[in-house]
Amino acid sequence: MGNQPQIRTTTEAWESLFRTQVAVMRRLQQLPEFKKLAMREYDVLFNLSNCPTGWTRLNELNEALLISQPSLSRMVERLEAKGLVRRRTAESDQRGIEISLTEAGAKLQQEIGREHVRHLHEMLAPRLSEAEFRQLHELTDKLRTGLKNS
Amino acid sequence: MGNQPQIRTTTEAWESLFRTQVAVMRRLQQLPEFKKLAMREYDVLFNLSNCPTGWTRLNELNEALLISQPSLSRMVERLEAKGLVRRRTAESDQRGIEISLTEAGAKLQQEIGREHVRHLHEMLAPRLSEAEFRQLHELTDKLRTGLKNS
DNA sequence: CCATATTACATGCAATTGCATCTATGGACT
DNA sequence: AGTCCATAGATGCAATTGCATGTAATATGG
Repeated sequence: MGNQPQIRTTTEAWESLFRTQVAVMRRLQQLPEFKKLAMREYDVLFNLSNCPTGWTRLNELNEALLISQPSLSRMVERLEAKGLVRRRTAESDQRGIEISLTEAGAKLQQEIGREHVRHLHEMLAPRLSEAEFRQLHELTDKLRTGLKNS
Repeated sequence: MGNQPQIRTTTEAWESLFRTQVAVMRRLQQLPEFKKLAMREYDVLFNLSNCPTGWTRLNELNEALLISQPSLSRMVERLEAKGLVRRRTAESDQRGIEISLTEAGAKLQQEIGREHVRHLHEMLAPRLSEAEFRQLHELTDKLRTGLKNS
């Protein structure tokens, strides 16, 4: 397998990845779809829409986001008040709560998602080739899944 | 050159990159070096430390960060109050202000930076080979620099 | 089975953030 | 120069966030 990477190599690769993420995010945030709902809130709806059973535990959801547990707790509260999300206590563990999209939430997610995907593609597609995007996908997948067990 | 990439390819690559960034950030945020200074504040010091002249315009700095202009304005105010940063009005443009690290700020940046780099390397190095990190670096660089002109 | 530790989420409260707006300077056009 | 528009940052204020902590439920160890 490959050699043990140098410190400079790993940190500079991370730096580049991070700055790229910032650059893309800055552009995305300004787009009209995120005036309907803040990006962080959309991200919650998106995560919920990806869950196979439809219901997700709060702590599980929290792991996919950069906000603190109390912040998520209150964000879910607000999303519930807006009618985009539902909650129930988990059957298997009375401490836990599970969350799912309401119909309105699913609809809004799809609506924003469609525009988001279109803008994302417009922004990114001209920069790399199909093969390069696939390569990027593979590398970041490998990096992320490697992290899970640590 | 490469083919025009498919929508799925670009968006899934982005999704993977983004989730990877979240996963790494979550781990980084908990490390002891970021109890001295919040990560967002460290990022400001880091950006200042990278500037060749030592002085950076506030709006320029803002472009490298995900926070809003008023937030940055106040963050700089706080960093100044802590003695980590200095400001002056720009000579060429009386509206603008320029910022630089104080000695204490430079020292703290280096101190946190050292630990940060070490932890980052420990976290990432085992996941990819030297060649793969270089590839990742190239791809994200290409993606980011392509964005600048749009 | 009881005491204790741990986990999941909620809540009080202070700090940070963003939005809208304000002030001041600079630039452009006549 | 004078008017108008754009840009750089600052500020009022409400909303969001995080930290510390609280409550309730579950796991663990004797």
